[in-house]
Amino acid sequence: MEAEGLIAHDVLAVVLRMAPSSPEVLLWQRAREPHTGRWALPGGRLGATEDVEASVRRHLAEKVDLGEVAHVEQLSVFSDPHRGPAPRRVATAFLGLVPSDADPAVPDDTAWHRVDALPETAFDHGEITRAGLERLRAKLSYTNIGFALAPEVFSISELRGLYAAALGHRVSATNLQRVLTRRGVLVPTGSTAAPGPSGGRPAALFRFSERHLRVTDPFATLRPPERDC
Amino acid sequence: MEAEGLIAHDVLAVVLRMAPSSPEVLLWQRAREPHTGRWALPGGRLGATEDVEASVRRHLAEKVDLGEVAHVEQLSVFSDPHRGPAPRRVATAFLGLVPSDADPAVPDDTAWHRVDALPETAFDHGEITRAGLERLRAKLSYTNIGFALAPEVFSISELRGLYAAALGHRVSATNLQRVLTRRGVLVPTGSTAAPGPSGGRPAALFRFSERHLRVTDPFATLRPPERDC
DNA sequence: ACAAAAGTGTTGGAACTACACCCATGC
DNA sequence: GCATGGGTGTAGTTCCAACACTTTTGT
Repeated sequence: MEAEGLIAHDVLAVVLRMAPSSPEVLLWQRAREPHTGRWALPGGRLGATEDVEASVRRHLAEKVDLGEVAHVEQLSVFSDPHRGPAPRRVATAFLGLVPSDADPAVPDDTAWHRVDALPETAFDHGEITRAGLERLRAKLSYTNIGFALAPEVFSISELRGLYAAALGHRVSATNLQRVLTRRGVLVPTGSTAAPGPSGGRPAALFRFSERHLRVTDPFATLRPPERDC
Repeated sequence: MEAEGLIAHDVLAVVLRMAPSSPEVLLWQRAREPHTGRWALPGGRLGATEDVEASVRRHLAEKVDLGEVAHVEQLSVFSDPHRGPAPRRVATAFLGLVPSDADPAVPDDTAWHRVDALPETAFDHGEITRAGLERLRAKLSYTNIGFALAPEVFSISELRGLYAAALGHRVSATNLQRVLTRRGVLVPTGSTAAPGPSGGRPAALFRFSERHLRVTDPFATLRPPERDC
């Protein structure tokens, strides 16, 4: 019999990377019961001496080089009593983002899977993955979170592809460039990329002005008066 | 000795209400160790047959009439191993909002406290309260979350006061009205309020068009093309 | 020259801020 | 009338989407 009211607490990471046509999520294949053979999110038990963010970073480090993870944020708690077989488990899920040019080494049991064609997932990990993608989509609209999807330096076409993969619809390169530069999110590097084999004008290269999350679309009426920053 | 890796899981509610000059939070005064006499957020143990949202509503119902709580959303997990005395506890915090005209009956040990002058709080509950206010401020900018702060029917001046209390700075009534009506968030009721004792034109009364959270300020470049909704 | 890829100019419209002005009431 | 609180008109600005057009490359 378990101690009353004490619950196993897990942390989970939805690690997303934008492939040309779809977001991909990092999953590993379970070798043991329950749900043997199904694909699960990286994660594990919350340790006695760490908070949830430290814990998720520790568990993630077993699957992927943390240096490749450009952004981590808390997503949500999943606590349905029937989210998995007994004994009960509560999980704090995180969203992690890996730039599209990173291809970190992963263990044999671990692989990237297209989010639009997930394999059979363990527990509620499919639902958690979709929640992570939803969060990313929302934040692309009003923050500079794209920095965590893009290489250090990139062309507007590349960036357009990343936004399109995340959002699931076409994005105008022209307007993406103008909006993001107007807001100071993007800055030109001055250099250009070599054209492809079929020619074309060389693309100007940009970088994100900041590599930390920032809200870029505040509701101006509600900004403090007087002093601009 | 405790079962290894099993942790007590609490839920907590930051319940905010806008008073004329400051946000207020609902706190109760602890009668037992630890932290006897300090003020704590409503909440308690996660039960065996409920998820965290059901749990926080159950605990909250002991302090306040749930019918008065217009909006509840998950805030964040607080899990620092040293956030309180042993044994360790992890808490999922929620943000709850009560309209300014509601004055629900509360138990003797429970009272509203100005957030800008919190009493000595138990554990990390002061920090959690401030996180809740931060979330509210951010969401006022790009959602219709004001519905949960305002009475069913209100004048623009009243609404301006609620926004100003939440944000901590002056808000223009003129522009607040125009932006919110343009976005379809506010609709006029057609009736007016009686003027105060010193006269003045009677204020037109409005209501929120929806009483559920909705994002009102999407980044248009990133909207799906073709079909408008 | 031509195709391909990238970037710029431009136009019409919508959204926003600030400020002046007008309206309806109590005294 | 006058003070008070509330609402509207409007000008100037910025922001934005769409689309045509130009630039720079490879073949």
